[in-house]
Amino acid sequence: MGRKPDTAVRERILQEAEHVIHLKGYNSACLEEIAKAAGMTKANLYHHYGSKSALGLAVLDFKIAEFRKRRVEPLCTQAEPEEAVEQMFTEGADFFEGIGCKAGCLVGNIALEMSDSDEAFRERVSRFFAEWAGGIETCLERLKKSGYFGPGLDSKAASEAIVAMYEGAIMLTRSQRDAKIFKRVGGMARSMLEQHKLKK
Amino acid sequence: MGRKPDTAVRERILQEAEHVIHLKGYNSACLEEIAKAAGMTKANLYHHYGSKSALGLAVLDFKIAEFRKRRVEPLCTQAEPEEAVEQMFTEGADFFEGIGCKAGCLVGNIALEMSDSDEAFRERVSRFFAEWAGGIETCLERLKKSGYFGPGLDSKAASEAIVAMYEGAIMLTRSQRDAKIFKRVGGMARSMLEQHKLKK
DNA sequence: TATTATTTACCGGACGGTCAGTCAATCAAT
DNA sequence: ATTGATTGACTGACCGTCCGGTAAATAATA
Repeated sequence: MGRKPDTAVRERILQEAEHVIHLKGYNSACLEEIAKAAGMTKANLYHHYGSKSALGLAVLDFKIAEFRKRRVEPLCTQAEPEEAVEQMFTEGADFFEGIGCKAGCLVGNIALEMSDSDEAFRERVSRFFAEWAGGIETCLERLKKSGYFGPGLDSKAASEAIVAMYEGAIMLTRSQRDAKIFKRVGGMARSMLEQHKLKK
Repeated sequence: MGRKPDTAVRERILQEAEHVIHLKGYNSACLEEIAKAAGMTKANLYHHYGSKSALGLAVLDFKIAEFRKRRVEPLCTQAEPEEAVEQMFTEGADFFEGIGCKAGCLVGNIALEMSDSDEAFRERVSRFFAEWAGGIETCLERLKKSGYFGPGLDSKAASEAIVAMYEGAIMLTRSQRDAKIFKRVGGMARSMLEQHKLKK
């Protein structure tokens, strides 16, 4: 009995919310604008998501799930990780160049903006990075056991360093408006792994 | 005749502003709180700094000058850069651990918060990172010419990567509330340099 | 089939709080 | 006397949140 919830509308809201929050940050993103972008009023948006933070957390959950499928899971089947890592940076560089080195990484932005003030946001961001680094780590560990990498490679530290380089490079690229920085850091990430490659 | 401008008061304002902005971010930092922390009213704060952005930019300028003296210039006299780099991370890790892995890097926070929306802020942040990476780069370049490092080392890319690792590690450390991450990334930065060290 | 109940979608408007910025007035130093 | 220091009161804008009410879709009932 009753009317069926309209999931299509919620998806549209989520997409527009992601877009606005990505561009303006969470605190500066106002519900009025998100609602307008989704073709509705603020009051209606409130009907679908009970609060601003509920919407923000939903966006984060969506991003985590999406990132897991598109970036983390494919890592487990990758043969040459240095190639994969540099490709990750190359793709990132092209993307940032395409949008004028702006906006950056939505999760990274929220990490610095919300981690200290809101525990629920921090927990999501933490999971995001943990999954990302964890995916790289299991990939490196697997290739260590298969003899591709030497035993000197600290998989955990290396995976964290790669994620840190990625996010840090975004920061530099954005503030200096130069995507070449991103590429150079990507090259260093690659050579950091090549260092531990065993000769045949 | 006339009264002398009180520079001591301006310094106190600057320090308190830095503290509040560091903890809350620029946008969420309110002038009322900064004024109260400096022991005065908001209206008086306006007498000394004509606007919020003027105060924010003054804080950034102060941080840049301070950082140049305490971090960048000493690099030029450092003998063993891998030690210096790892020490940089170790000191950072201890600092973040001491304050509960919160707040992070003021300039990095502002970089993500303001780079897209305010050109004056972006320009300051850009200079800060450029000076930091530049200081590391000239140090590496000098040691390359002296035969300490091999010719395979890309000084520019390496210095940018170190800064990126530092800022990215802060992001991970904050969101996961674990200073050990910071130390591990620091170790990777060190080994990244050691890779290019020439044997005696 | 027609009616009714129930649930969701959507809207205009208002409330309450926050905050940057202003101004006239007073106090203090030179 | 002139200039800077400091204040309280005030304004205007913005924004999250909430409320009253309407329209539409769906399922049960008669």
